[in-house]
Amino acid sequence: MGSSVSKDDHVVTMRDVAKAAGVSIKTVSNVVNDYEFVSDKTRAKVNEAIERLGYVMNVSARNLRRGRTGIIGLSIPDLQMPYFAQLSSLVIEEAKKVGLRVIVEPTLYSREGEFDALLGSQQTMMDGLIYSPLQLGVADIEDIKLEYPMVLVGERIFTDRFDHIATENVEGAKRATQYLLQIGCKRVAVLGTHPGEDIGSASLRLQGYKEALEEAGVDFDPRLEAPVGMWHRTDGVEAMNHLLDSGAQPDGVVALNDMLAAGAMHAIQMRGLRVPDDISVVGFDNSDDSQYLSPALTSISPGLEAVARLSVRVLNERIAGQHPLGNDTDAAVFRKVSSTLVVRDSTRQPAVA
Amino acid sequence: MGSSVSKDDHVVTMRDVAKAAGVSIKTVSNVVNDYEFVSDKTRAKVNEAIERLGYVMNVSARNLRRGRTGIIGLSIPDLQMPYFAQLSSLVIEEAKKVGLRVIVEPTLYSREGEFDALLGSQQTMMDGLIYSPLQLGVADIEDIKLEYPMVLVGERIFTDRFDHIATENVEGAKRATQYLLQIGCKRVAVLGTHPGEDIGSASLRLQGYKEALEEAGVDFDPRLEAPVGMWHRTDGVEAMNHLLDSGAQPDGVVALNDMLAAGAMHAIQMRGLRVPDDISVVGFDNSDDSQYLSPALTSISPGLEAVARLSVRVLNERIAGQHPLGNDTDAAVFRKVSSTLVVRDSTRQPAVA
DNA sequence: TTGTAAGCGTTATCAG
DNA sequence: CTGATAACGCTTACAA
Repeated sequence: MGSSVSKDDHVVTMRDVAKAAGVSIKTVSNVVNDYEFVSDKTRAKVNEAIERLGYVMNVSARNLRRGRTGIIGLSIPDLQMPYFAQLSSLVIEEAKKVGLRVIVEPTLYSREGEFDALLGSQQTMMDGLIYSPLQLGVADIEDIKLEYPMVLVGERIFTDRFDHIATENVEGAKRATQYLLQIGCKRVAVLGTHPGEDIGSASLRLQGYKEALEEAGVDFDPRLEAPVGMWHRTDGVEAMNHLLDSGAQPDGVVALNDMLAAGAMHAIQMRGLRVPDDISVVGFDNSDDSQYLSPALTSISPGLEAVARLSVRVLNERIAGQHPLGNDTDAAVFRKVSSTLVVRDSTRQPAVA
Repeated sequence: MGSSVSKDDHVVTMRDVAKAAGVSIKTVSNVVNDYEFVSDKTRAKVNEAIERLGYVMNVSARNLRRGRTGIIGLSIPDLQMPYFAQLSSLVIEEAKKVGLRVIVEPTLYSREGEFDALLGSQQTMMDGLIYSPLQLGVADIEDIKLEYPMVLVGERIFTDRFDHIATENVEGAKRATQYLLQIGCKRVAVLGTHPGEDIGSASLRLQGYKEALEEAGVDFDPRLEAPVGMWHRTDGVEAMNHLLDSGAQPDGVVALNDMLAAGAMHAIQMRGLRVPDDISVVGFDNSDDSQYLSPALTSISPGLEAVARLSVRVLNERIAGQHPLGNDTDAAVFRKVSSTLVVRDSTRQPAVA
């Protein structure tokens, strides 16, 4: 036989175990579910029977009875983007800790996919959903009716109808810019903007850059803004070359994500300039491989661990019918996870004071 | 209310719909399941009632009754590795096409995790498993008893007890090496070996390299073998620098994965040498970002699309109790997916003949 | 501490 | 083409 499905005549059920152990079904159930008040003797008897008969719980039956499945959904745009792969990995890990399994649903940049994840045929297959939309806006979900609790992740939608765990896009970029200013950069460029786009990470991060400049009393120089098409490495190369050719003379670069930063460093180095000696570079996302670049990339970490931990916790509490995060009200939770600057070798050391 | 769970007094069931539509429960079931022989009039009536009452199927009840859950597991070492993120993404996509959902289980490089994925408490929660182990060997699973069909993916374990979709590690590296030879490289280095490791991708790929050399009548020069610790970008930088310093004078490099290749290109370029003019570089895995490197990386594509498609198909056929891949026997399937060389800009153009 | 019995919401069987 | 009715395997009052 190719596969090894056990094709026994009869599937072993609790009833069989009960009979074999000479106890009632209820007792078997108690043992299986670690109910406290079972005598050791009985427990041993039952466990022996379970072992002997090769009994395994039928999860579907339990789910039907309990009205829960122990599964949550995680809807993200693209599992192949390092940012979302990491988020997924962390969410799965957190969920496991509280006995939940995760079905990951990549929506692949389509509105339809995002709606589907929300209202798809599996509404009763999941106890809840962690939702990170890219296409949908507030209007789309404002008066949607869901069968289960949902936690929003990201900064795409703001509403008080749902619990929401947000990241610090503005503050993160601001922090990066401030750091470059602080270590003595005079002409800090921002690389990777999406002109004309009013919502999304790019505009939020640009805003943070501008805020830092303003608070430092530095005028915004449009020549130091390098727009790109996508956020890939080549776009970073291209934009950085443009910046270098334009005579804008940057001595620091805030790249709006790590791939752009990698490309920027490449372009800089290809000209015989050095990172960080001639130009310091900061990335964003602190993706796994930022530490493996040459030089290792200083980057803003959005704190995905906390995002994963909080969103799973809130969702789990909603599923259990509790108020989230120990609140005393039922109101939707909004929480912003702090970003941190991870300093590596792509930025000069701070000037000694 | 923070979340929007519909807490109606009574969950709408098929019975309610049947009553509302003035038909029997079975008829509702027939409509919901797209049973062919239902009169249009009846179907319309039922659908109207479903809409009006806001009925949604209880998946757990269906699962219990049908004895299937419509969920398969995918066990991989690490969701954050591009290779596995891509595999997962593709498997999810393929599974969706045949009405299956996927629970991804990253085993995080531990034997325990890999056993867990196999025998975990959810044995009846999944209809089948796609399994890509890293730690376990044949001995570990040789006489394991599973509740469901399992399809192996990778080249870690070879057994005829389970269906197996393999990739071309040997052939892929051979193809890469042959290509470099063909375009005129005289001293082709292999970068990223793991000396002393007898099983796993590194040794298989090294083997392919050696086979190509041998068939071309080129002696293997140990000075052209660059071992590394890990398969990260920095390891590629380091190993390439070592190669360059050693006087081995490579004019072509087969990197054992794309990250190593990226690092190698970086090291080469930092010395003022050019890719591909001075040294041609081929990577392995054809990861998403190989096309975004500078220059865009020529790479071996392991054909993950086909791996995903085949493994889902075989698993699905097993679940349905059919012979896999249209075979006339029940024997375990073994299929090797062809790798292909994706030529980009990191290799010289073939010399004109 | 353990047993009894009534569902959970669907699907399948088999008549009508 | 449609309708009654019996499972599917488990949990959970309630009783003992």
